[in-house]
Amino acid sequence: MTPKGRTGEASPSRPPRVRLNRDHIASAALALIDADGLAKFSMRKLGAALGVDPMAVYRHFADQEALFDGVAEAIFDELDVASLPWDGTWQELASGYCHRLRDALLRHPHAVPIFATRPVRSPASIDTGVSMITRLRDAGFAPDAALRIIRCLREYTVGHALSVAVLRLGAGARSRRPAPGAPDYNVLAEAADATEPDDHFDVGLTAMLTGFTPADTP
Amino acid sequence: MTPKGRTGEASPSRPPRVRLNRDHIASAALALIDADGLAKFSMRKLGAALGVDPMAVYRHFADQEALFDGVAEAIFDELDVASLPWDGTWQELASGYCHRLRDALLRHPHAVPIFATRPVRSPASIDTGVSMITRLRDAGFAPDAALRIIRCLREYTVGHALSVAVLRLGAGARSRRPAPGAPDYNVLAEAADATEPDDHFDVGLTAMLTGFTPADTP
DNA sequence: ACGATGTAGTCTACGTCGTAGACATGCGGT
DNA sequence: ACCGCATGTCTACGACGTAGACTACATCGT
Repeated sequence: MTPKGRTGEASPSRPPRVRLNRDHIASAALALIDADGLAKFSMRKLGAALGVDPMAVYRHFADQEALFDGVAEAIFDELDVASLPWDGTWQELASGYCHRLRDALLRHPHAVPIFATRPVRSPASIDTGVSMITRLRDAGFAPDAALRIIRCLREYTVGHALSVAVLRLGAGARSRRPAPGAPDYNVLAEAADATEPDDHFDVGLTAMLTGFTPADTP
Repeated sequence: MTPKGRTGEASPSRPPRVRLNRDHIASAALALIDADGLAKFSMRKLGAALGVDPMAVYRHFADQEALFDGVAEAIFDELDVASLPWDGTWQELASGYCHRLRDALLRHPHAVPIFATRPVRSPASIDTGVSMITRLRDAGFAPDAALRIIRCLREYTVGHALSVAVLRLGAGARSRRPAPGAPDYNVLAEAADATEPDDHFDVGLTAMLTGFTPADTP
């Protein structure tokens, strides 16, 4: 056996090998999670996908949790906040933001639990928060009222996306909905048959948005 | 070394040893998660806490995921749905339900991700759904509109509880909020200092509840 | 009374995981 | 030419979920 201190072991004189960096690693992790599911993700597989030793990732992220923080930020960066209707009414802006967030999350259903279980504190996320509060203040809301509204909307949107993602991924696994005519075919089952599991998002969103107006305007 | 086929190995003729059952195991798992956090939970520690071989649990739950389903049901069973104001207005009922759910979840902050990442299909949960839809139908909502409303409320409540639980558990870990006067002490930081991270729940809930009324009444 | 049968708990073992710590390598600044 | 540091590699360790074979016991039809 030759002394194996070489660069790689697949081919001699491995070509340039792009340097790793946080963004690159995070999006590779996200791609892997999208493809195989969160449960099958591992640092070792991530290393393999990057063509790199698994431990290399630890030069850029302290541990798996920190990597997942990066994955959440990568999802947030898909929002393209800049193109939101910043000049419309505050309701249009808020609605657009929530829809963007929901769409980004549902593009990565396996990763929604990652996003939902940590606060995202990237510059992009903070800047967005600042801009939204500023916009709401111009609409007449005090900053703390604005922050509360933003939190409500985010929590609803994330909760919705999480619920839908879980249902879509686990569909058939444990669902086993009763058939019409069965003894347990009750109003709930009947209503569920008449309703897509994700078509109520706008119902809740517009309810919240119209509900805010009277209660919190000065 | 003696042939080790004995019952246990701690004491000879071990006393009766209460039989395991699903509810008992699930609440032991929940207690362990409450005490040590979700990340430190393991089937081996659960076995130790029960005074039993780790593999014994597998006689009652197919795998860890199924056990977590049981943990989620155990949390739901804390709601005491029966004592909700079933005779009040539908808004009072819905508000009471959401508050009960939030309180139960925040009593087990480490377990909220478990609850939030699976549909709960226990009889208690289904019965509650049926009763709520029935009550909303009596209030004039069609069954599918009622189901949509219930889903919105649940998603908001679970999203809120998840967000609050995550913040409370990770407080100090990565928060590092800017101090007044610092260059990044912006409107967001200022508003955050003036707002508890969980005092907006009723704002969103009443906004949603008042917002539903006009849009979905026939 | 007694073997058959099923159920609950035990034990061992396997493959995988996250990651600590020591090491190798190559680039940038002087 | 040299050094120092950042980056990637390698090995190894303890913990994990759980498959599969086993044991002990309760129940029951005869």
